[in-house]
Amino acid sequence: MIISDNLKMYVQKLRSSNLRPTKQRLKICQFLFDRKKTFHFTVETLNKKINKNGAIKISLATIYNTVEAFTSAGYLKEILTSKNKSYYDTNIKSHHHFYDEGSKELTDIHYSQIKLSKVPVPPKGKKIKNLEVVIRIQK
Amino acid sequence: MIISDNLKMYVQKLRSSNLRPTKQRLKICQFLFDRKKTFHFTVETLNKKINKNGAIKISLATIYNTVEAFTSAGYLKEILTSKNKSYYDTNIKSHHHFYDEGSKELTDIHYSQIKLSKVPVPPKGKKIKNLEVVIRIQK
DNA sequence: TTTCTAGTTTAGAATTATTATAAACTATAT
DNA sequence: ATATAGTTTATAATAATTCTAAACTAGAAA
Repeated sequence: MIISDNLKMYVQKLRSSNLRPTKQRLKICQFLFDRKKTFHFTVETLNKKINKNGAIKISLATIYNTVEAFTSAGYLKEILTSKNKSYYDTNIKSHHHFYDEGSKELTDIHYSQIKLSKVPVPPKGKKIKNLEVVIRIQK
Repeated sequence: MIISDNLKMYVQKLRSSNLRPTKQRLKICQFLFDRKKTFHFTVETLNKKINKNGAIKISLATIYNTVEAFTSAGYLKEILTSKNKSYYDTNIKSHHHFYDEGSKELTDIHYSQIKLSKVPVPPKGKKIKNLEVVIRIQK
């Protein structure tokens, strides 16, 4: 799954966001971004996978801090759901989701797969930041 | 705010969903549906308002149970958010939302205000149940 | 009308997700 | 090398929700 050693790139990326390139953050970067495909996760699943067989153990608090920092920095995107748990996406490009009500799984929909021909004017003084479509599916 | 005594209607509505018309459920029905305009709420706010000055006190557990039952029965709709708290909407018609990142408030967008000219085919064996658009806005 | 029973409500305990705390540690500027 | 601000950590605290089991009640049946 891991593509190559992009460590130097992550060091720069973190520095550019005023985040010190600690070994914990770098390990999480590698886990999240050294991949061909983007994916969805929760803090719970990230924590389990990161700490499964790693040399260094990263505390849960750090996982929370890092996910929050990466989201603020724009490396991750929080997903809209109707659950009481945060879901994150390593795909930060504008895109949409299928939400399967049976399996409760989210699948990406490429932004080119959906086209809008009419969009409302935002309230006065506000700008549209982005637009997401969630399509609920079931059997 | 309360339009009229729709009690009989609610009794029928509840019976048709195999929910006994208890005084707690009827009181919650009146609070939620005896209105001209639909609105958004959380269990926390519903609990506060329901128990502010009522004759009967409804326990928090019952508020949870009832909101869950009403959602399953299709009287309420859960809103998509990126928070760790459930938001509900008394507007169950297909519609969309503005999500203000500053104030963290949701506003309804009428269905007719958004038109899609391209929608993806759902995965094999699945049907589209509904489609929601969330437009994130900011200053 | 009374009785019975399954469905409902309730207070409080338990669980789950997240955030706060404060002490120990570390990256990096000087 | 040293100082220090930023970071990590274990643990406690908080918040939202679900569970539990006893008490209560709507409505069917006698």
